[in-house]
Amino acid sequence: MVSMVHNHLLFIKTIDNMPKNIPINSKRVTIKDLAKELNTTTSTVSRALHGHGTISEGMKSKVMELAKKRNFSINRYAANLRSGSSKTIGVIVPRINRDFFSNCIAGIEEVTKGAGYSIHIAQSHDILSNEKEIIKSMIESNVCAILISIGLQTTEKSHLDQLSYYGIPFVFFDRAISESSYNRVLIDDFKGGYLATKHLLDMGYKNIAHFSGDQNLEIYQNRTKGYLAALEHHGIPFNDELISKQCLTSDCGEMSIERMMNLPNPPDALFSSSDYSALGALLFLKNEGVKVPEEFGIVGFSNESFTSLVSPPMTTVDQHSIEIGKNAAFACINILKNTNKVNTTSNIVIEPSLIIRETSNRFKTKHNRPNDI
Amino acid sequence: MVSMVHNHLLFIKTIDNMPKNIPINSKRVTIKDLAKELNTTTSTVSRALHGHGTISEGMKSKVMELAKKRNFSINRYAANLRSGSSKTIGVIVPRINRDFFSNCIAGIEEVTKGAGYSIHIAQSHDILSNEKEIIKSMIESNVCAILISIGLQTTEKSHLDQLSYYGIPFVFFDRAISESSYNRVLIDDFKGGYLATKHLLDMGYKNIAHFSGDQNLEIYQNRTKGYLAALEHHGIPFNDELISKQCLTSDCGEMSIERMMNLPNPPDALFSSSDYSALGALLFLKNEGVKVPEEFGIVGFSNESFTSLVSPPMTTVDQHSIEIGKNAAFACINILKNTNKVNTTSNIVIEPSLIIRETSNRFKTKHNRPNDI
DNA sequence: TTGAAAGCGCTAACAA
DNA sequence: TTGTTAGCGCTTTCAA
Repeated sequence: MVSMVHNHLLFIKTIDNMPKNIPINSKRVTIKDLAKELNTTTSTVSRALHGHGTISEGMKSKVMELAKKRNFSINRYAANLRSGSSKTIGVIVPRINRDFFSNCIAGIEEVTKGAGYSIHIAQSHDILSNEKEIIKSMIESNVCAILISIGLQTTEKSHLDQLSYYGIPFVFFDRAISESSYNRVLIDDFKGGYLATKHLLDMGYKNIAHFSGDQNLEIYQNRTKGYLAALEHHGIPFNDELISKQCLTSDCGEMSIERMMNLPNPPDALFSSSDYSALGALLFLKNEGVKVPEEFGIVGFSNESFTSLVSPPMTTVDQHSIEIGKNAAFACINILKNTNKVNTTSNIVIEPSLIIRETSNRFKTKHNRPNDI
Repeated sequence: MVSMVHNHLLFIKTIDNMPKNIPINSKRVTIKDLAKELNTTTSTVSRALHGHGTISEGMKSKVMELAKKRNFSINRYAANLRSGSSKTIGVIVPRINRDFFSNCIAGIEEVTKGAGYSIHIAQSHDILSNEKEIIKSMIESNVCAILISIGLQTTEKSHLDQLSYYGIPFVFFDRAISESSYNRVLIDDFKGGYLATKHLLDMGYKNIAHFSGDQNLEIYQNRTKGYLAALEHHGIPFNDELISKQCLTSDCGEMSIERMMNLPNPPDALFSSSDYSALGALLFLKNEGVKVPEEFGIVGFSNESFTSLVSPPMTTVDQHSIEIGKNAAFACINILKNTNKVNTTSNIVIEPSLIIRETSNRFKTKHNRPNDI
């Protein structure tokens, strides 16, 4: 009988009872076992398994063969304890189900794999206490380095200082602490915000609203700065009523745009620092019968895959997420290679691209093609 | 100078050079250090840190205080090597960026955390060799158990047999090997397929096409069986030309529906085992001017978040992903608790729910509300 | 090229 | 309640 979650959604249909998963080997084969069987020593077996040091071809193949035959599996804990290195890099993101972050991870995986490191993925769910726990656990597990995109709540950095204390290098990607003395791989968020806003102005929209995220995160600050700069370059004064600075979700997007549309002088366009809140606005406007892009232009940020699927397809800023991940991993591996040598800090900035789709293209100009799934 | 990825998408804007991340402590504090400083032994310190065994309150607080002061961090490798247990559960999914899987993981996280286990997340990208490598690495890292949703290519199970060999229990969730002798947490895919198809028939659609996935995966087989059963119950013969069995992507969905619409007797509805291929069909039909749901009904499968965002919002089958994750984790922890006791196999089946949105609702009946982001 | 020996940091049985 | 002792499985220095 298994324990079950009681829930109206659930229905336990069948519960079989039969013996299963009985350990066939209660004790794992160790290099000591292999050594004994081959009348040699553990050091020789260890050398043979790694091809390290000096080892005769004959002994090597004998060991390899027996290891296979006995289904030997190395004990990483023992190896890492002894060698002092885990060959593991920790990766921390707010959430794994955002296309942006999962693409970063894909890039990281590719590079770290090539360099012989494995990764440990963890998500903070944007909760600071989770982030702290994850870092604590990663220190305990002796990760060689950490790649991190911080959570929305991360205003203090004591847990990151811990990493420095333990000599564990870390590289921020995308969401970073605002200090260039850290290793960071960012996109040029200012430029992203500028391009997006300028594009709306070029399309003839006049009164451009803006959603952004918590301004203690540099990325949102910079997207907002880009927005303001574009307005300024066009000689348009900004209107505080048209800015919503804690608006990253679909729900918030709906509410914010509803409020703004009821202003005496409502906006005719929106640049949002988040695809999700841009989507909320789009859904609200469609529901109200406001025509997008004819009467209202929208540009989001991140190129989440749904942006190409909604109707009309949404203009957005692509962050080259895979490249961000690759660069962060490269920077990290470089640091690991150069430990004890000259320490350098890398601040890599990647250029964003505006992907023009239909929500902003009121003249139906042909632009670059939307991305498909 | 840091290494960089050369790519036309990239632009390395700034590269600072300044010393950073110099290890402050080249040597970590161990329990031995703490013991020496307190004039006691490592065993006492160990006991104090865990609250295990017998320890005086005075000694305990003295140890805790010093540990904090010296910024002590336990070495998990040493602890696990000695104790023989990692208190870690491996989680393997095809891809982390599917809402379905990330929700499963959220459910798993919740339950395992409560039980004192941490998880290691890995994605196979639906590639068998990756899956094998991940399992190998997890065996080496001595995970206590594995929760796995197998990849599309996983037709043989030698790597899973390895787990049994090493006595590592594993639980399948959603995508499983078709043998009830394994621990599995599934949804009733047959019922999901049946409900979806019956709903389309109830809505008056007559000629229902079907997309599914590789039939060596039981889940797709069963969704297809549900589809066929619903047709049969309505006395409708199935038409092989209206079934596409390797159709899980948006691209494939577009191509398949295009082919079918050119048949002498084209379909007027679609039940797809994948939201993605359903989406491809929807995009194609909209583009062709076919009215959904008036002229063509569509039901997808999985309740991916984009299904509520597309226009019109898509009817789909929800799999209660969080519940699946929770149940899989519960089953797993139960097995771990009962090691050496009676071994039971759990086959838990969760009921799917049809979420009726607009792509199938040609009479504009009020149904349950679509999910929001 | 191989072996001997030490020990990574911790836990846990046993003794005091 | 605390200390003694052994050793988890591996790597690595040094010696042969």
